[in-house]
Amino acid sequence: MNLLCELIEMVKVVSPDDGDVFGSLVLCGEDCNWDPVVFDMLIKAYVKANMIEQGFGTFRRSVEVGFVPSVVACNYLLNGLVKLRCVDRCWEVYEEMGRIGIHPNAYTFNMLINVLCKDQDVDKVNEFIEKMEEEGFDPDVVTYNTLINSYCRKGRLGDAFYLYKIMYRRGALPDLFSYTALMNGLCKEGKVREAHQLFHRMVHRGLSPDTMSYNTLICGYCKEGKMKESRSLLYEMIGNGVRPDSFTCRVVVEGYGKESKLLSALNLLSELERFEIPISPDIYEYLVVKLCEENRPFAAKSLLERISQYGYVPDIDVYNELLLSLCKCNYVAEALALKAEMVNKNIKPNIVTYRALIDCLCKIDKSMEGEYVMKEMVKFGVPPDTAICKALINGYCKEMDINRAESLLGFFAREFQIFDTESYNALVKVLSENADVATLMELQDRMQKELELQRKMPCVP
DNA sequence: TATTACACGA
Repeated sequence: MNLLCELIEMVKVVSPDDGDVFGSLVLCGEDCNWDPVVFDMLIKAYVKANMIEQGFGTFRRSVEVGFVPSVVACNYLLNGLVKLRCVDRCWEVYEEMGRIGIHPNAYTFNMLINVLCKDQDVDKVNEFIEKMEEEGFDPDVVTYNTLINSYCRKGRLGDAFYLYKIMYRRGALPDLFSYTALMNGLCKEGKVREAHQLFHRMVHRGLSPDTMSYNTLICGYCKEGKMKESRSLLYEMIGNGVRPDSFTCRVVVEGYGKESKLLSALNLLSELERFEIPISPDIYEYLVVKLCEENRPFAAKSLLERISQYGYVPDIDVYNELLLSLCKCNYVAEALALKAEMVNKNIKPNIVTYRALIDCLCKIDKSMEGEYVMKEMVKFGVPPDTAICKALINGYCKEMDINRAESLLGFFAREFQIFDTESYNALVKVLSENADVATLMELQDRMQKELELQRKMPCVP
């Protein structure tokens, strides 16, 4: 088996596109009489190497030369096809099995039932199962679990629990999968309490909950905003030696996030770190962004600095969130410093960065500084957009710097083909309130000429 | 030697 895997690896290296191991084996076989079982192994090896297409091809060609693959090889293949969602191919394999007399076993049926459950209605599945039972197949715990899961996903809890009861009678005792599926179904219906009761019953019956069953319940509590319960379950699981995974951490942190209890989330993460549970950078990033959204840019910044020590490198979007938050809270100096830091760290500020900065500067009557930033972005090859034009013109108008507003309007038109009616109207409005008609007419005249000049110019894409 | 499970809102 390992030898064959290596053989495939070799063929992949030598000729990745048309490494025809099967053909070579058949050719060699004429001289050295292979045990046909190598074809069986080849199918498995291909599936293991994630070369499902080749595995399927080998299956078909083996059958063509008269070899009958084992049911285990077929199951390997089916499993590979299911994972790639090649439903039609699954049924091709199944039909071929029937045609050449390979008897499907419980694994085969369970995988096929799973396929049916995923893309058919459950009643069709039951027809299939009845037919299988006539062929001597006895539904086992996996079959029941698959069905229970399918019912729960469709909100048919009554049917799911009916099967759960049947399981005892049929001697297929419910396992962790069964309970987790049922708890998940209950949680989806907003019945976390009942799910928790079921959890207790499960423990009482001697099953030890694993990460998945804890996660299901914790997730259910989080969805209902019951963070106290989530938290105590999290501690319970750690106490029982079940390690929280990235899903657990994320669900709880996001649960706190939804309740705007970011401090609790931060505290929890520190606790988890103390238990040496690895926290993925995504979770920290979520918190950083969330703190920004809740107008706590300094908390966000210090968190960012803390996790940077672990080697986390924020991307432009995270930086922008922080910068936007600083701007929104009117901490312009800090925002400008952050932009400088970005440049230092070789993270190029983009249009979003500049738009926020300019907008903020203009709003606090520092349009001149805004214009300075605008010039900088142009220098760095980031062209300004209409929003930036609006911000600057409105800013200058508010500061009654009509001349700069007008010349800037011309600049945007000339250099960047930005003709913003709103900005123009703002200028006209402030002028009409503060100047005589003649001045106004002169402005309109000049702008008109500017426009005509633009139209005559060749279009620059 | 194999089969079934937890959430994001695309």
